[in-house]
Amino acid sequence: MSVTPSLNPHVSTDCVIFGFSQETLRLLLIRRNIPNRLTELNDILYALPGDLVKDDENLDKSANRVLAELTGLKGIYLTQFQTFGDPLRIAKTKDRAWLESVRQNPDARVITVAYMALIDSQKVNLQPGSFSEEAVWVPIHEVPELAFDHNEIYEQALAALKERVQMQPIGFELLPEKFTMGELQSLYETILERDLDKRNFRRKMINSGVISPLTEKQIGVSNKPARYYVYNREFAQSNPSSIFNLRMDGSFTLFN
Amino acid sequence: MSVTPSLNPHVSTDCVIFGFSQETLRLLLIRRNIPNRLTELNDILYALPGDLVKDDENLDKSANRVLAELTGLKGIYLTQFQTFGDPLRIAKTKDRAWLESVRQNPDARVITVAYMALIDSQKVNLQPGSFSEEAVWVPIHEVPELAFDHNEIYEQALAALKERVQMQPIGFELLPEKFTMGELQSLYETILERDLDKRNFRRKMINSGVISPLTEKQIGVSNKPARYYVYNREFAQSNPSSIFNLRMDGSFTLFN
DNA sequence: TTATTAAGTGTGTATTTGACACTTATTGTT
DNA sequence: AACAATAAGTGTCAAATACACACTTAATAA
Repeated sequence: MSVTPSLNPHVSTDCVIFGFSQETLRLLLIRRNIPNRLTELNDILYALPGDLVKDDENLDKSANRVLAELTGLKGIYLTQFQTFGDPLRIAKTKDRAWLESVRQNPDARVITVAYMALIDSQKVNLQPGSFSEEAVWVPIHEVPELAFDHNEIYEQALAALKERVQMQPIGFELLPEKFTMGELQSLYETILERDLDKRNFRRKMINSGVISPLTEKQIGVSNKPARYYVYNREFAQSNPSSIFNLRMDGSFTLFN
Repeated sequence: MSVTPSLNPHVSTDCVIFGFSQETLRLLLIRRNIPNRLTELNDILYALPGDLVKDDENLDKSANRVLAELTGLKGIYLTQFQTFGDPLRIAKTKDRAWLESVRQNPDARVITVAYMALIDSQKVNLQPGSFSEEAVWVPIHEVPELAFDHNEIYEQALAALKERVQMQPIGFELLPEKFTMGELQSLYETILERDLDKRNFRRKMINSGVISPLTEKQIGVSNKPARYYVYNREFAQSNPSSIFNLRMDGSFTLFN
């Protein structure tokens, strides 16, 4: 009778990195070429970027490192949203080849702390990929089958994004410094998967105080040029309650 | 030059268990007597209930086990809210004695997945404590210094509770099957740390549809007896959006 | 009988929401 | 130079919701 020795699990962080471009919400994925001994072709496998947590790292730092190694960016909106630790989450046979290539002990359980990152995809300079590995932006409605339980993680992240964007002014993290009201509305419509009324949207956003108009306008567009706005990060962070169910006094609506 | 060998971290689940009795929100803590070799007295140390995750357990199951071992209860509202993994989170010298008594390797890093439980404290039959260990209810404003980073975990849990109670009908999990409107309001006032208007509160709760009146009323109280209500768990779960920023059609208020 | 306690009840005003359509400023096309 | 095409920008009204507010009722205790 053999008893499996109790081996502590590995702990990793995985990042669900959202970007927004061309009216589409996108996910930053790792594409790996996995040599297949039988076919002599490469299998292509997609996964969320992630890595084992290092001995001297806390979890946030680990996730930030993963993000920075991939995008070169620091100080990005990055928030932990859920931890996944099913004993069988890495047990799919499809994932064996990958694990064998990156782990000393590919059988060990891996518990992963999942983070959600929101980045202005214009800022990203994807770090040059290696022979076997490369980062790619994938529209969220074209997310392929991912390694391990990463499809589930991504779906939870998207759900969390949808929820949080209604409560907190985080959508701005996906836009460039200067953005138009149209871009902002388009972003919200994309995340929430519904149309919003232009005039009501403007009114709420402006009344909320979290954005400020610039005098600068678009140039070179073949229609009336839109005014640019900026996000008041400091203001928004000192008014943490919902910006959207806003009362005149800036308070959150609940009871009373 | 010695290199610390990279030892995988331990992974545990810790439960922040809330109860509500005598108009007070309470926390279920473990009190341990730690023999102190110098003084020959016991040091008393408080901590959140928790345990290492077992090899064949997923995280939810582990947290449920911790909860069941302590309270004898199953099917309790229990939700993961954050994972804590600072490398130094168990490094306080005060915590050494405890760790040495429960871990084969007290130096190993421990990453903990924190859960929040809401229970009807009337249902709980605290499991008999051992010589060295016992569970106690502590009012949240009298929470003592806790082991490790458990004070921080508790504070995050309380903040999460405050947030979620505004978004989802979870407060009911802290009350008995049958409760009066006064008890419900008192619960909300306690969690939110503010007074609520009696008439507006009643109206919102009743209009939300998540509770139903019984014909039964209090007996033996020296004032007008209050009607009992029950929570419609099924209804609430099939109407997951905020019950509190409720529009006429039952929808959540956002844009439009 | 009276005092005490908490339950229970309705209305008016202020604010917010949500629906709705035309004008404006720019570039591209003819 | 006129016109087409495009997206920006703008105001009002009715309906729903929020919020403030005080007295009556039903029970027990004294």
